[in-house]
Amino acid sequence: MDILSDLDRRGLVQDTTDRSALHALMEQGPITLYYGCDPTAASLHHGNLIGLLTLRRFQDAGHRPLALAGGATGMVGDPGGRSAERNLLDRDTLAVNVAAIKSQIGRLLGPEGPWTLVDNLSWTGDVLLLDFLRDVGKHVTVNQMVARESVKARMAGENGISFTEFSYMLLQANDYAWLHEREGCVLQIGGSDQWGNILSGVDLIRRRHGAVVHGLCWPLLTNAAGAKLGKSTGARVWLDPEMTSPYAFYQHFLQTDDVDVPRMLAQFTLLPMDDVDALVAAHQAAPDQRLGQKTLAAEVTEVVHGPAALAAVHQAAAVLFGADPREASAEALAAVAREVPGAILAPGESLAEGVDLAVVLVRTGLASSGGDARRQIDQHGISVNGRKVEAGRPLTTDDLVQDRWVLLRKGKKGWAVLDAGA
RNA sequence: GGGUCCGUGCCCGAGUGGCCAAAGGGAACUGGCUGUAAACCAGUCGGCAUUGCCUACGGAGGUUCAAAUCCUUCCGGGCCCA
Repeated sequence: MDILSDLDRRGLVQDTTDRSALHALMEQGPITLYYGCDPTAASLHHGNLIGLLTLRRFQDAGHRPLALAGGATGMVGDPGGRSAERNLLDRDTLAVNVAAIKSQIGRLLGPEGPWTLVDNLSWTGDVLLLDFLRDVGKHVTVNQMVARESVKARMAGENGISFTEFSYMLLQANDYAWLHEREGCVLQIGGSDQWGNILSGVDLIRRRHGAVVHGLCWPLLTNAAGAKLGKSTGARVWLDPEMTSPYAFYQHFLQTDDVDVPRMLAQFTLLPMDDVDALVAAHQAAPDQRLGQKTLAAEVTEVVHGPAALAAVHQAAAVLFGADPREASAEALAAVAREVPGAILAPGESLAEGVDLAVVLVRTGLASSGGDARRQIDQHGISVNGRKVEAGRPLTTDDLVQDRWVLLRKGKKGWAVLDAGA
């Protein structure tokens, strides 16, 4: 099956430029395409995953992906999808972020070679304003810029839009044009929020060079509730294991709603679609088995963090959601301690004398304040080593498992470990 | 530059001198039910502490016994005029 049809089946094609022309172009041989991420944080998040995996899909089909880290556009900020002006990052921060992003992309796409990392700061940083106005601005009318949904929304809103953010689409159009000229890039892919920006580039290239290039976008990621990505924990799910532990990463996908399972399997894994269809059928026949969620979580975790991390995650989950955690081995507990948030005893604290549970809950991050901690305990939301605790109960040496750890649980899914060892 | 309106807790949004830590909704959290699901029901949802205290309604001052609410000024933003 050709890649466009495969993407179709995965629900990853919302819009394309001339579909048959694009198809014909790819029939003639490998093409060069690009996907861009703005380095607004020190790590990519799971929203970028679709783009990177789609690059990977093209790469596996023999095409040449360019992964663009927007060192320049990151300085400006895309107005799309946000209601307020973005805070600007300084160059040093962006450089650090770009480097971090590069290594993350490497893990998903393999060693550089089949793919290439490009940073638009390298061709945008020294461009003179006057040159830019002549070479890019001249080809675009403000009328069409203002007509963009993303711009209209901001102009209608209370906060308005700065000229800087307004200019973003020109920078992105210029990126595409540059990559077309220097790298022979003929396709840009992105989420549907990027569609307008992508078309700006397509237009610019046609006007400046008379060349026909293409764009493709997928529907923006939303969950069953229609909320934008990253809602299940309220926070973003980062690809950096230091920012989101592999355990938390796995759990995020494991907790996918049933209704989202087919789509998530299709879009967030590299499994062939025939396998996905079989999985979905099996899942729907017995949803309580959670086969879809388990496969999804395992596949994504393995692709992003590797098989070793996945094994550690399984080991930790076996303790946390398995039988009596007090029976767990020291090795298994150590694995848990590496995966979930932790805390150690503070100077002066002694389990022999009893330690205030609420204080420890705050230190692990399981509770946001002392009041919150006491509230959680009062509402019977806290367990120690798998057993619900009553208010006022301190932690003591009796709570130690394997002479070293105390497993703390908030609600069903919140975990932390107190390490009283060494 | 002139005029005018606005700035409230994670978000939206009431409140226009005391009864305001501040209505309501959403999000979030816990409990129940369950499949580490959805839906639904219940509770919680600034901080610290035993009645209570502290911090908070864009910032800084002021009026008052008392201000999110009134005044001055500054900052930020919308709209209209030039």
